[in-house]
This record gives sequence, C-alpha cells and structure tokens, in this order.
Amino acid sequence: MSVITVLLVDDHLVVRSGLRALLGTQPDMAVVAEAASGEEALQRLEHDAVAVVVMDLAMGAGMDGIEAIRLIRERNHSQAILVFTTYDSDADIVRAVDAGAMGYLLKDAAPDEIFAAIRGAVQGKSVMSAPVASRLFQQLRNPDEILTPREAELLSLLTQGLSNRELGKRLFISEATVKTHLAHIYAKLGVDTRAAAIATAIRREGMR
Amino acid sequence: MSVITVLLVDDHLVVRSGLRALLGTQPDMAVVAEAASGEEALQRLEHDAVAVVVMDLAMGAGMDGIEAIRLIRERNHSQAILVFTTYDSDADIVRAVDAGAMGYLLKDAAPDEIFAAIRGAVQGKSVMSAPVASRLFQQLRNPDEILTPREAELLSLLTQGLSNRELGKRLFISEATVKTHLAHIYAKLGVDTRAAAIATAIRREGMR
DNA sequence: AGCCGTATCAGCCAAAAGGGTGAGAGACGG
DNA sequence: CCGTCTCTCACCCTTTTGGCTGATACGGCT
Repeated sequence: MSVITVLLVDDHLVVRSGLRALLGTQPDMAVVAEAASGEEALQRLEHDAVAVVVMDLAMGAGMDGIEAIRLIRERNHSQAILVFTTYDSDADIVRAVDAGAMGYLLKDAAPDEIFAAIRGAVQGKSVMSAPVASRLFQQLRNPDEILTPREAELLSLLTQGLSNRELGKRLFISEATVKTHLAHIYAKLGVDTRAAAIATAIRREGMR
Repeated sequence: MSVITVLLVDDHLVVRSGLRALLGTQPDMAVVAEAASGEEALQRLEHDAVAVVVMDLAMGAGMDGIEAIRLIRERNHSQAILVFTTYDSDADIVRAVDAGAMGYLLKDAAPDEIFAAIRGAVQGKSVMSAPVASRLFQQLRNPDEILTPREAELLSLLTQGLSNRELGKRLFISEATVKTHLAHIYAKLGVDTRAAAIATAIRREGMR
C-alpha cells in the first residue's frame, strides 16, 4: 500500500495543524507540505510532488482558492484537488468544480468523511459532503434558476449597493437594460425587490 | 508554575485538534475538555473546572457563541472567556465583550498572540487582535455612528429584504416612522439608499 | 425646570425602482 | 434554416423610496 502524500493549503494555522493531526492518524496518509496562501501552494507544488491538495477557498488577502485551483490545473499539475471550506455557497461550489476541484468538503465533516474523500480523490472519484451534493443537485434540477453570466455580473455589483444608473454606467449599458436584467434576476431568485435580491444573493451565494 | 486548564469550544473538529496541538506545545497549558456546541460547553463546565474557555462564535445550529458566553457568565462560572473566531464584525465584537468575553482573537492570529491572550486572560487582562482592537477603537471614536437599539432592530429586518410597509407592520409602527429611522440609519452608515445600507450592514456587521 | 436623545407620526415632493409589453441583434445547436 | 438563449433598448405607468420640514411624547441628566 502506497502512502498518499498531501499538501495542505489554508491560511489558518490552527486548521492546518488540526488537519495534520487528523491525517496523521491514518497510516496511508502523510502531510508532506503546507501552504498559507494560493501563491505559496503553487510554489510548493513546483518542488514537492503530492497526490492530493486539500485547500480552503477563503484565504485572506491575495488569490482566492478558486483562482489557485485554476492555476494548478493550468500548469498541468496532476494532483487531485479537494476543497475543504466552511461555507457551502452555490456559487463557490459550481466555480470550484468547474475550476477543476475533485471534491468539496465542509469543515464540519466527520473525520471518516474526510479520509474517504482523500482516498477517493487519488482514485479519480469525486466526493462531496451531503449538503454540498444536494445543492449541486438542486442547481441541475432547476436550470431556470441559473443566472446567465451577465446577470451574475450585475447581481454581484447589485450587492455592493449600486443604483440602476450606476449599474448601467459600470456595465456600459442603458438603464433600461439594467432593469430588464434585474427583472430576470428577481424572477430567478424568487424575489421582487432589489433589497430582497441583495439579501438573498449575499446569503445564498456567499457574495461577501 | 501552575498549568492553565483550557476548554475548547468549536463546532469544527479540525479547529479543535489544531488548537489542541498548538496549546500542547506550551508547558503551562493543558486542554482538559472540548465541546462542539454552546450547550455542550455549559455541560462540560458543570463537571470540569477550567481556567480559560476558548470559544468560536459561529457554531452551526443551536445557540451561538454570544449566547453561550452570556449563559456561562450568568451561572457565575469564573472562567475567563476568549473568543476565537474567523470574522471580525463590529457587532460581534461589541456583543461578545458586552456578554463577558475577556478577549477577542481572529483565527489567523499568530501562535504567540494566542498564547499571550490565554496567559493574559487568566490574569484578568483583556487581549485582542490588532484588527479587532482598531475596530473597537473606531466605534468609541465615532459615537455618532452607533445605531440606537430601535435602529439596529430595523436594520436587521432591512437586511432580510423587507419593504417599508412590511417593516412598519413587523415593528408595529407607521411607515412614516420607518422612513424616519431609515433616514437616520443611512446617515450613520454613510449611504443614501437601502440597497447600500443592506450591503454595508451585511458586510460590516456580519448579519448573515 | 430645561435640555437632549430616542421614538413616534404627518405631509409634500422629487427621484428611483418595479411591472408590462415589444423588439432587434448575435450566437449556438439541432 | 429555424428555434432558442442572451443581451440589448424603449415606452408607459404604478408603486416605492428618499429628502425635507415640522411636531408630539417620554425618559434621563444636569
């Protein structure tokens, strides 16, 4: 039985220590490197060959986890990437998977779940926490509720508190078009005011 | 030199493990108990005497950290309570301190900072992370920006996306009064639309 | 007693947002 | 080639919101 080598990427030292301690209980796993940021993770991968990268999405300043995943994939590193994060926002899940993540775990996952996900990842299996899976499932089941790229862009600006006029200027479109997009967004989110849309977006999508 | 006994309260197993590992490196500290929820923390305190409680604020379902702090204080437990959490929202800091927390640390704090905070806490010293302290300071410096209880209540409902009419019904006041409160809130937050107020509130106060 | 902060309400007016309909231009896939 | 999606824009009309001014009432502090 070969040992699964792991790179831990998380900006919180305590989380890295905890994960290291946890994985240390498994004879077939070994944490061979740690990184506190996306940049550092890429560096580590240049030197240390690992089988699995376990990565947090939110990482303070600098590049976020999604970006890091994309870059690792681009550079043709062959590691399996597992997302290990606190919040399960719809947008993050989709973006992470689509950036090339093999699995998506929540930080309150049971140890066994984490071990299983890591073992599965090296075998090319995709593993996710139950709540995560159900969210993904729901997205696939209701394609009508998926925002178009333009709508998502607008919604993101909306959550910053911009007015229709400002949105128009920012996106180089007329106020009329802004209103059209907003109407579509409201319909998809199931709300009927911008206030509710902002509330829903921030809470659902983790648009902080 | 006596050993400082610690109770760890965090719903994430990895965080508890990490903290345990971290504190294990210090000869004068010993983690003697762990709890994954506020309820469990109270139970533990009935049986195990500890000098310091290190507690996360966000804890999935059930009682939140603030509530747990309040209850521990009410029951006259004499432990020093240290908040150890990810986000530094203005509201959380104020509420935690006012519920009886001795210190407020962010999860990305350096190990030395954590050790110092724990040692300080048992001596009755109050220690906080630099970003936390600066936020508190700013609140004290600008008393004009502190919302009244009623305004805070309204803002909290506002972030749920309610209209003026709905706010009025919910708070048993007229729409006119709602508008007055809103005008004051906007002035204090430095915005001029409800959308911006919601965005600011959710990002600043952590009103998730 | 007088002052101040807080909470309550009213009326007026201008600006912004929301709802509905219709429509043209590209892109993409069947 | 046609249908569907997406993005774009316009017009009309109603509702909501925001800005302003002013007023009453209660509690606490000096």
